[in-house]
Amino acid sequence: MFKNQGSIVGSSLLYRSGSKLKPTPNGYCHITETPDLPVWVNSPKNTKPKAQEEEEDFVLPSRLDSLGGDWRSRTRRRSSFYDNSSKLVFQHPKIDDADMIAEVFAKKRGTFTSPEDVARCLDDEYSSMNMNINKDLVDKILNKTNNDWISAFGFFNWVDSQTNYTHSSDSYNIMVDILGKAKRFDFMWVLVKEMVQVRGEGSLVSLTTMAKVTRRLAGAGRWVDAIESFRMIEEFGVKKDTSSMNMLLDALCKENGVRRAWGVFMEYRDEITPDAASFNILIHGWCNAGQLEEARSTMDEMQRFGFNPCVISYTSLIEAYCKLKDFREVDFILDEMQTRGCPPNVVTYTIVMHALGKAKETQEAFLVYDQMKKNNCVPDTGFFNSLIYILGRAGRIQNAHDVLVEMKHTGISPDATTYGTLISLACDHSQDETALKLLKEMEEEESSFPCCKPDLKTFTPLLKIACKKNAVRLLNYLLNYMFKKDLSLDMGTYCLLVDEHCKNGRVEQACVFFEEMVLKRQLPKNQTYSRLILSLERKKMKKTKGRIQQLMAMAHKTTRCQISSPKIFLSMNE
DNA sequence: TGAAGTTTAA
Repeated sequence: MFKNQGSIVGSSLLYRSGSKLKPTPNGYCHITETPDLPVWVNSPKNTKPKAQEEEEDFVLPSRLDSLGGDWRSRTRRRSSFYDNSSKLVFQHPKIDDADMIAEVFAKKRGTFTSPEDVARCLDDEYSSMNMNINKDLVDKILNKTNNDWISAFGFFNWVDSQTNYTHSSDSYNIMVDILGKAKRFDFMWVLVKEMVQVRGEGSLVSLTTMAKVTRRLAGAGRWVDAIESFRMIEEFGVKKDTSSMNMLLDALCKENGVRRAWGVFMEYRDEITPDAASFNILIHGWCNAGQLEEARSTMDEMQRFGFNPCVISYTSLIEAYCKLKDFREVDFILDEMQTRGCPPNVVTYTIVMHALGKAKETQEAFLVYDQMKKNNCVPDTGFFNSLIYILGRAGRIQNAHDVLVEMKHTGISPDATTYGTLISLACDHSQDETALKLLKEMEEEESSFPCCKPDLKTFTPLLKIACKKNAVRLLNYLLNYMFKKDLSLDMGTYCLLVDEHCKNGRVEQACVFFEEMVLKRQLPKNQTYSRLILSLERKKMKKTKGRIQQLMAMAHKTTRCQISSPKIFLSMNE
């Protein structure tokens, strides 16, 4: 089926050469572990009673070690990087240093218990690595490990301990965000404080830093702490003005805290002058929460303050009515916009067309396109992405592909979403080869359209189809490819892998991904956990079930929210 | 993710 999978990125070396991994069309894939080289071994089908006995002896390996194996084998072949006959995917020699670090991580993956552990390990390996540490390398490694805070923070601290190197504010910001995402607010604050005091120079903390801090706090439901960070923002060297207030309002609104945002706004409105953006943020917040009356009264308030509601304000309102499928009201507002002299723009049209398409009013949706053309509004990438999506939903696959061709013709660059939409469409129709061809095309387009770099979402439908069809080689290929592309698996992707494997009765693989997820300090979704436990019970795999329960308990312990308030943190250190 | 839109997982 996947005959040409090896040529997708021009390299069959993404497979572990000489690997014992084989596709298991319908048998169980059994996994055992040897000290250095974990291998996947097929267990024969139709030997269920015996297989169940073996299952009880099942040892959970750290699966990405097999990727590590791949890396090692590639590194051993480094001389062939410069060999014309080689089709290796590395085009930039710069990548090599990052490879070495990645190799160290791959070798040890899952055994790091703390950032100190990581630093110690890097110390041991450093003399043999002989590499040049620079900002690009640091940022690359941080992005590669952005879902694995222990590796990221260990590496970050280790680099900092090297002589003659000081982290840039960009690297600090990336690290702050990684810790915030992992809800390690204790370490996050340590880092922010360090940024304020770093080597006696001016504070490295910028509005960008505080935006990440605030957004992560609000995202963890710590709205009070997010607000408190703003109250104290000047202690970090950031001005308390309209733009920092807007940053806070936006963070609160986007993380289900509109009411709190409104409270902040009311509290500060005499001290900090709001601008049109402040009002639009709040209007959008109300609209998203479905509080349309509040949205309307905020628009009135905006007017009283001397700002006319603009395209953005109206578009937020339109989006809310689209969600309610109240297209009469949408039309009414569209007319109102024309009469008030702020005609809808491409974003407005995209929202309306998309909503109609989703509501299966396909013909109406295409009429929006006509109306837009009539009003001399020029379509952009986002608009076409939406058009591709609704064409796909209407079953007009060829038309959807035609749009991509049309985009390239008219000079509107496709991006990762364009391809992602088409890939997921192909996967929905079991057109695996088309999906893989599109992935290959993305790779080729990346030089001319940098926005075509595949992201995690690009891979989601592909991973899903690989799991569904039990195409183990394809799955491994995709995971290797993602690893190479610096995409680190996040909670959602791990849960997808666990869920799909459970659904298809391959509990062992599900366990492998589950364990790796926990080792990378990601808290599995409850739904995923329950499904896995249920599957294990059905297969009477008592011992493994016990291990999974232990892992879940561990996950809860290690991902607990830590000190999130700046006030508490600062006072603890005085 | 920094004022609005577009792909994905049940």
